[in-house]
Amino acid sequence: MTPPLQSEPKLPDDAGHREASVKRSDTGVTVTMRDVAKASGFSPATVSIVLNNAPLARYIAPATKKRIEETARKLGYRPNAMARFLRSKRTHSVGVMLIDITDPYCTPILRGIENSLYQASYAPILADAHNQKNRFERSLEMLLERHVEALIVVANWTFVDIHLLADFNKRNIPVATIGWELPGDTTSSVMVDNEAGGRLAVEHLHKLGHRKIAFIRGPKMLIDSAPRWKGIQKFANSVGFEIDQNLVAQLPDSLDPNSGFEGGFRLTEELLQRRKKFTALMAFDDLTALGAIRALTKAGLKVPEHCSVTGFDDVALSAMSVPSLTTVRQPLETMGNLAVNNILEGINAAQEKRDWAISHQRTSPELVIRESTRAVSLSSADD
Amino acid sequence: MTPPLQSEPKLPDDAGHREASVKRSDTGVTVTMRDVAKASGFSPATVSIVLNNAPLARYIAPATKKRIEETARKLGYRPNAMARFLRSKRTHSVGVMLIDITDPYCTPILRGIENSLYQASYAPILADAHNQKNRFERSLEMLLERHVEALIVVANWTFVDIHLLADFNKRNIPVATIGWELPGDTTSSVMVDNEAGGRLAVEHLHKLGHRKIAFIRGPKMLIDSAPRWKGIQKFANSVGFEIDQNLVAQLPDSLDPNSGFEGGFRLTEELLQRRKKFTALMAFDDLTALGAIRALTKAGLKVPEHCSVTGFDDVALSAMSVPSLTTVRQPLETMGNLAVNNILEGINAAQEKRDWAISHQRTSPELVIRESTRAVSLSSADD
DNA sequence: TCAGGCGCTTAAAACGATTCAATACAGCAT
DNA sequence: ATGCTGTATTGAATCGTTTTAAGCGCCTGA
Repeated sequence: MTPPLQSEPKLPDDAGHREASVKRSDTGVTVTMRDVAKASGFSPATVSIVLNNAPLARYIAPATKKRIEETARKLGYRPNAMARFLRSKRTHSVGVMLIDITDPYCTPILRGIENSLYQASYAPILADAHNQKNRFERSLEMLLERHVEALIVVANWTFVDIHLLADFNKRNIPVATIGWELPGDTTSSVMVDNEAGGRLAVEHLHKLGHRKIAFIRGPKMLIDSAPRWKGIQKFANSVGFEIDQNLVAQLPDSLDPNSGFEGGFRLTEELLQRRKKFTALMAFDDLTALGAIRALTKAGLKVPEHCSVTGFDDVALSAMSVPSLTTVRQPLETMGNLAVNNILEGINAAQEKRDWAISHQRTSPELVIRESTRAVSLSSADD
Repeated sequence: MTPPLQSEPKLPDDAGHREASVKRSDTGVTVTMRDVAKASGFSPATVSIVLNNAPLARYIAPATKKRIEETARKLGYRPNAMARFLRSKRTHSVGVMLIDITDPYCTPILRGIENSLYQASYAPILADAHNQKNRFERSLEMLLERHVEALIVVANWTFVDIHLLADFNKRNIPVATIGWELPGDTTSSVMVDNEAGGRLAVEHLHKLGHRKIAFIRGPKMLIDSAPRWKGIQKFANSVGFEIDQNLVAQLPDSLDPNSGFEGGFRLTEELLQRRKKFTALMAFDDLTALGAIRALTKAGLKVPEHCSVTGFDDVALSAMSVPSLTTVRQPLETMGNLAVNNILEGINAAQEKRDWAISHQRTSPELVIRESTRAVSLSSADD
């Protein structure tokens, strides 16, 4: 089948490099390991051992190694990943499942994931569930068929029931979730410490002298909502600050990750209509905060002069809005890295038949103070 | 090797479904096609033919089909993609190369790509070059080894020299670029019609009565910059509007996709210092526009009351900023779809040994009018 | 002289599918 | 009987690697 190659080709010395690049893959088709073997005069086995630097490579004569490597380079040999994977059972790929890529929160996480995977020479196979359960399932199916060595799920609500991931567990494929977690001990997770974050934001406002603070809580279905609120309450209790229930609103459940903007806008208008004065507003997340700012502006209130506003997440736009947004930063990229480290650990453990413990990591949020908050003004503090 | 399975298992009737899910993959390991063959009492060949609905399936007895399909389901059989690919030479995967995922412009494109690929049952293998040439190369290498059937490159500047993609051409792997194009006819591309877009924006401002318009041109290295400017000039000529060179600034080249914000801010401050009055500012893209708005606001000028501002791209944040941004929308998601259609076409053509022509598509931009522009006010128009 | 060891290399068997050519059989015309 | 056609199924080769166990010289110490 393969066209006959010179059995003992003269290896060109350094001066020949130029034409080497010309002669590359002269057949026009794929050059296989067999070709390299034939061309170099050794067997496929030897070629494999040399090119992979397998344990046995210790015994291979340096001259042989050199010969093979040069031949491979000259022919432009590239290993066929499929064949390799079929034999070695290792695909060196990881499934990355985004519940909704439209969520601006995903992008930095994705970068973190990609970067760490790249360092470790794993390829990410991307899937976007569009918030649809059947897409989620079909994509998981696809990832299983491709024998990904691990799975990372980026989500922020309780979308998946456990049984969908059961197949992964059954096959001992490590799974890690970001921004969301599964009960039980089958799946590692990485989340920001929402409670600490909630506290951070309200503490900041409190320190600035705000006592009439409005809150827009997150939708019930988002796993982040409850702990953030809890952080707020705990802080309030600890300093004897009383939350006025008339100043509390809650975002409705929604599938659209960008609905927070609209929701923040609407709820803020509603809060304003209640005619209960507030000097600060703590929004569930950045988009909500931007919606709130828009409503306040529309009502003729200036941010931060008349009302301070805080967000949560620190998505890209927060720094660019006018005014720029004081917010609680989630270390999103880092969270991506952590998740990858986690599943890499899992893969290695499985490889070495070690046991390995599921972990639930909490990353520390960080308060980023920008222009949307300032000390309460005397005029608004009274009354 | 494989544990003996019942050679002729009683296929459960419908009532037995519950336990079927319990018995699934009882061995705990992967169930192969051989297993299905043994369990159903047919040969692997038949199983393959049935499960893939291969041409030969016409001849298979309906009873046999049913039998095999049920057995497969019951055992939880999932084809091993690697094995399949090795034999059939088709990986059903496509490389998606982002020059920098951090660019907000990427996200909608990525969604478009993922979505179209999903519909066509292709899996995207993601790579992010981080704007680094060596990463770009290494990632291409990886994609080649994985035998992707096509490649999509999302970039907006002239990053890659052609020879990096030569290997793909050599192997007849279709390549399409988005937001950027290669000279010659080796690579398809999808771009927005920048010239039309530039015209759209300036025409809008002109119609609103603006005659003192400042421009922030894009960085030289971005392929978009020149045609947008050309569109502006052409429009200006056509209506006899003269561009004041004192009101023209240009963003410096930069690798950071988010540098437009900073750049827009700085250049606007600079423009303001020139003490040449302008009633509108047309920014190269949305981020630049947001930077400009920030600078204007800082200088005590209100947008749009004192100065209208337009952007370009319509990234997610444009609708949420205060004021929301009038901009020229690129149909980003559609562009992703188009690129996929294109390479799919290429794949099919190659499959059927047809010839197939490279295409360079231009999508139509769309003017999105929001709050950041308004008719020139009388007070500012004179003087 | 021989067993054993060392240093280097390879034959051959997987891996799990696809696919071609071959077979087996029934029915039917010659 | 023979050949033919069409239906239903399968054996065996193949894809390009990895990996195990073995092979082959040659040397060395007994």
